[in-house]
Amino acid sequence: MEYNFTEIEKKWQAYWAANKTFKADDNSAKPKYYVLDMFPYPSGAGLHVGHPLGYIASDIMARYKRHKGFNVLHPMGYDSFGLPAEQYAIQTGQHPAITTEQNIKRYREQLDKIGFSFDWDREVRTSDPNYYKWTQWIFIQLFNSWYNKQSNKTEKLETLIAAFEKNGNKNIDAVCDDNVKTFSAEEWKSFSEKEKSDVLMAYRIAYLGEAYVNWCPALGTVLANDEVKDGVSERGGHPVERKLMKQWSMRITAYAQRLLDGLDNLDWTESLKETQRNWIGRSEGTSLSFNIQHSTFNISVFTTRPDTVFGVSFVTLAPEHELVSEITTAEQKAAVEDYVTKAKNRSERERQAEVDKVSGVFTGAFVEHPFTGKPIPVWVGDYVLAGYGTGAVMAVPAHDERDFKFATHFGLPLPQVIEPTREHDFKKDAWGEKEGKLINSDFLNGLEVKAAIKKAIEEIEKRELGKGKTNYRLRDAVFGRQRFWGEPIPIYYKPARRSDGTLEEGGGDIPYALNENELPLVLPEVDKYLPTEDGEPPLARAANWKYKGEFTYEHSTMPGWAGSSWYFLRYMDSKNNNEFVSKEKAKYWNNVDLYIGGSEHATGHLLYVRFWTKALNDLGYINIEEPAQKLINQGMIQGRSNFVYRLDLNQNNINLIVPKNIFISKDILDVIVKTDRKCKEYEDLVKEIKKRFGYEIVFENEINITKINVDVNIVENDILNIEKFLNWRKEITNPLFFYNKQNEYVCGVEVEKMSKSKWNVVSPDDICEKFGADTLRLYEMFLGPLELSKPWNTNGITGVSGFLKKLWRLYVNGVSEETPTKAELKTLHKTIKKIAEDIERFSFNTSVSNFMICVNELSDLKCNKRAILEPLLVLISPYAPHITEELWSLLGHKQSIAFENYPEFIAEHLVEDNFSYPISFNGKMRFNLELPLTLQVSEIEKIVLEHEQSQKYLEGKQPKKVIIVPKKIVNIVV
RNA sequence: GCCUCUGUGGUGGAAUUGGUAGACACGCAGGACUUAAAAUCCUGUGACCUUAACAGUCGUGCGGGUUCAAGUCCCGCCGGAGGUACCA
Repeated sequence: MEYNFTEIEKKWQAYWAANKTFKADDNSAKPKYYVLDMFPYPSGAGLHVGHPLGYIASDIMARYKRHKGFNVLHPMGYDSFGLPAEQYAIQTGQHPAITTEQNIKRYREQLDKIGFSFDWDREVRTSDPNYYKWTQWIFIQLFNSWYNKQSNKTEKLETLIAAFEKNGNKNIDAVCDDNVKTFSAEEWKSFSEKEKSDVLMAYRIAYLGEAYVNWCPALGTVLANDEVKDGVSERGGHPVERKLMKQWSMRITAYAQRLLDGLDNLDWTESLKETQRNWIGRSEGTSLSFNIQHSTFNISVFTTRPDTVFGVSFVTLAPEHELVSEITTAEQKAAVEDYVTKAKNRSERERQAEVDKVSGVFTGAFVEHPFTGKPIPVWVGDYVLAGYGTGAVMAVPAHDERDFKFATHFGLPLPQVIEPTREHDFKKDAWGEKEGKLINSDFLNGLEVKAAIKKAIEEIEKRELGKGKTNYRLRDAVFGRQRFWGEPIPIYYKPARRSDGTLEEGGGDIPYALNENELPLVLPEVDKYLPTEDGEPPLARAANWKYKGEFTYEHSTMPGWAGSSWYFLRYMDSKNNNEFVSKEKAKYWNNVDLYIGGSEHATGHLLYVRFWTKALNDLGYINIEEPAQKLINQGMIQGRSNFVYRLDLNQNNINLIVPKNIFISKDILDVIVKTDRKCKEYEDLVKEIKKRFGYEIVFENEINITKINVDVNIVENDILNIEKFLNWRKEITNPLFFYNKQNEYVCGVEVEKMSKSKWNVVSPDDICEKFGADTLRLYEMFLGPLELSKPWNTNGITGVSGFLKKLWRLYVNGVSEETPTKAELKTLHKTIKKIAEDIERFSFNTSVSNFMICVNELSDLKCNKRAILEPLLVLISPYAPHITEELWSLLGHKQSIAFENYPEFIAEHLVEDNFSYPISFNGKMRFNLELPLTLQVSEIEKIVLEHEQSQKYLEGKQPKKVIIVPKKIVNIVV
C-alpha cells in the first residue's frame, strides 16, 4: 500500500472537523495549557510558507500537551480591521467588510490544509460587532478610570470625583496632564459641567488631549510612535509630520514603571525585553529651575547630570516651548519667530535626516545660574525635543555630546567641571562618561561623579530649586485614527451648558461615553471611504448618524492595536454575551502559557496588551497581571529569489541587430566574468552564437548582462525548467540557452523578503499538494531553530518526505504482537527521552532529526512490533498528525490518536554494561576502548595505560597525569 | 553611536552542564535494481598529506588567555542580522 498523503490528509482533516476533536473544555480537572499564535491580519495575498512557521510550532506544543494530559486552549482568529482593506476600498469602492470576508475565507482554507488543531468554535474577528462591542466597552472603562499613584493602580473615576467633592485635588497623587490647576472642594462643586469635564479629562486613562502627534497626510490619519519608522509610515512608507492636534489617547505612561518591572518575571527573550526597556526608556535625574532675569518666569529643565550644574554655559528650549515667545527680546524676535516657524514645519523625516546639522537661535534672554547667580544665555534649538522631560535642557557642552556640537557651532564657552580619567581633548569632544572627579564646582569639588550626582540632588532639593525625578521616554499612545475601517469610538458630544441649563455660547462640546447597554456602536454606512471636504474623517460622511438623533458621534475610529490588546481574553469565553470574559473562565485559563509570534510587535502590540491587561486587572475584571508568561519569536522566512542572466548585445556589440534572448547559465557566467572572458567557456559561447545566428560577438569593455527575476516555482534546486520558463514568458522567441556541462541552466540566487514583485513567494498550498501537509510541517521545523530567520529553500524537502515514506513502510505490512528485543526498546526509549527534551526547549529541528534516527534504526532492525511502533506514533503525532492518525487506525484503533497518553520513558532500557571510552593523549582523541561500567577509576587507569595502543603514544614515558571522568572520557597527559 | 542576537563542511544545521566537532538531512561520487527513467536500497563524502592497509597534520570568523581538555568560559578585534537613536 502506497503512502497517499492527499487522501489521508483530507480524510483526517474532515474527521477532526466533524468530531470537534480539538474543542477546548472550560471545566476540566486536567491542568490547563494555553498556547496562542499572534493574531494574523488577513491580507489579500494569502499565506506564504513563512506564516505557518510559528503556527506549526505552537500546534506541535498544543498536540504534545494534549498527550501529556493537559486541557489545551489553542484558538485562532483574525485581526480584521486595518489599513490595507480600507485602501483597497478607496480604490475600488468595495466595502472593506466584503474583501475582509473573502480574505478570511482564503486564510481559513489555507490553514485547514496544514492540519492545525485549532478550536475553531472560539474564532474571533475584531471587525465583528459582537467582538468590538467589548473593545468599545473596555474603552469606556478606561475612559471612566484614573491612575492613583498612591495605590499604584487604575481606579474607577468615582473614587476621584468623591475625593474632589471632599477635598478638591490637593491631596490627589495621580498620573495626569501637567497643566492641572489646584482647586478646593468648593471650587469643584461650583464648576460648570464643561469645567468639570475638562478637569476629569486630565485624569482619565482614555482621554481627549492636545498633543504633538504623527500626522500622515497621505493616509489622512495620525499614527502611534511604533507605526512610524524612519520618519515614514510603517505601512505604505508615506511621510509623517508633527502636528498639534486634539486626539484620543491612552495614558500608558502611567504604567511605565510597572511595564518595566513586569519584564523581569517574564520568560521572554532578552532581546525582546531589552527592546521594551529601551522603548520605555527610564532615566533618573532631577528637575532644576532657572529664573529668567528681569522676569517672573522660570525655566524648569530635566537633567540626569546635576553634578555638572557648574558647567552650564547656556540653556536650550525646544522650538515648541511655551516660554519662547514670552522671553524673546525685541531685537531677537524676528530671528526667533523665523526659526521656530521653520523648525515646526519640518517633517519628522527631514528632522531625522539632518540630525548632524546644528541649528538654533539666541532668544536674547538670560537666566540666572541657580547656585552662582551668573547670567546664562537662553537659546532655542530643535535638538531639544518638546515632548521629553520639560522641553528644556541645561547645556553642559564640556560633558555632553549634543550640547558640545551646539556650543562649538555657535561659539559658546565650554567650561570643564570633571577631570577625565584618561587623556581627553576637550577641543575635539565632550567628556560624557560618568567617571572622574569634579572640579570648578564649589561644594561638589573633589567628589566622584556618582557621589556628586547624589549630593547635587540633595542640595537642589534643600534649596527648593527642583526635585529628584524619574523620566520615561515612553509617550502616551494616540488612540484615534481618522479612518473608516476600525472600531467606532463610543463617544458623543453635547454642547456645553451653564448650570442653569442654558446653552453656553462658544463653550464647546463635552464628550460623553455611551451607556454600556447601547453598545455596540456599529460602524455606519458611508458613501465614500475618504475624508470629507473639510478634512473630517470618513465617519463624518455617514448620513443621519447621531446619538439619539441629536448629538454628534466621535468621528475617529480606534487604531489597529485596540482589538488585539485583549483578544487573548476573549478566546477564553468567545460566545459570552454578557461580559467580555467571565471571571471564572479568566481565572481558569489565566494567561497564555506560550505565545508565538514575530519580534516586530515588540514595541507595539506587546506593550499595549500588557498595558490593557494591567488596567483590567486593576479594575478587578480579571485577575491577570501579564498576558503571556512565555513568548517565542519565530524567525522570518525570507524569500529565495532566482535569476536568469540575459546577454545584452545592444550597446557594446558592434553588430547591432542580433537576437536578444541569449541566456547564460550562472556557473558559466561566473567563469566568464572571473577570467575576464579568457576561457574556453567564452570561446564556446561565441562559437555557439555564430553557429546559431551567424554573428561574431565582440565586447569592448565588460560583458553586459541583465539579471531577470524568474518565478521560483519553475526552478528546482536552482535548475531552470526551460519548458515552464518559455510557457511563463511567452514573449520570448527564438531563445538561446547556454547550458553548463551537465546540460542544465543554473539560476542565480539571492535572499530577499518574500514578495509578489520578486517572484519568490512560495505558497504552503503548493507544498501541501506536492509533498503533503505532514511533510510541510516537518520540513518547516527541520529547517533550523525556530527563532532563526532563514531563507526558504526546498533543497532538503525530499529528505523529510522520504522519512515519512520510510515510516509508512514500517507499518503497512502489519504488526506483530511479539515482545520487542532489547535493541528495539533501546531505540524507542532513547527517542522518547530525546524528543521530550527537545520539545521542552522548543528545539523542533532536532526532534525531527531524532525521529529520522529512530526510524532508520528500526528499519535496520526490521522492527514490526506493536509494542514499539504504537508508542512511536504517539511521539510523532504532534509533528505529523495525519499520517500518524492513519497508521493508528490501521493498527486497529477506533479513537483519534490525539489524546493517547504520551509514552513514558523507562531509563532501564538505556542502561549499558559497557562504555566506549575515548582515550585522549594531551587532549587529542586517539582511540576508543570499550570498558565495563562497573570498573573503578584506578582499574580503568591500569587497563588504559597497559593497552598496547597507549604504549605507542606514551613513547615509553611516564604519564604526568591521568584524568578519568567515568562514562565520559580518559585523558592522559604526557 | 548604543543595545540584543549571531559566525561550525559544498548547503541547512547538530554537539543540552567545558569531555570523541560535523549527528540528521540535502548535494555530490560510486554501486545494486531497471531496456531506460523515476522510485527504492547499499557504500563513500571537513581539508591537507600519504598509503596496499595503517597512520599523520590542520580544522568551529581572527588574535590572545584560562584548563588535563574550549565550538562552548574570559579579554581584544573583524564580519553578518535585528532593534534603537538628538530622550538631556
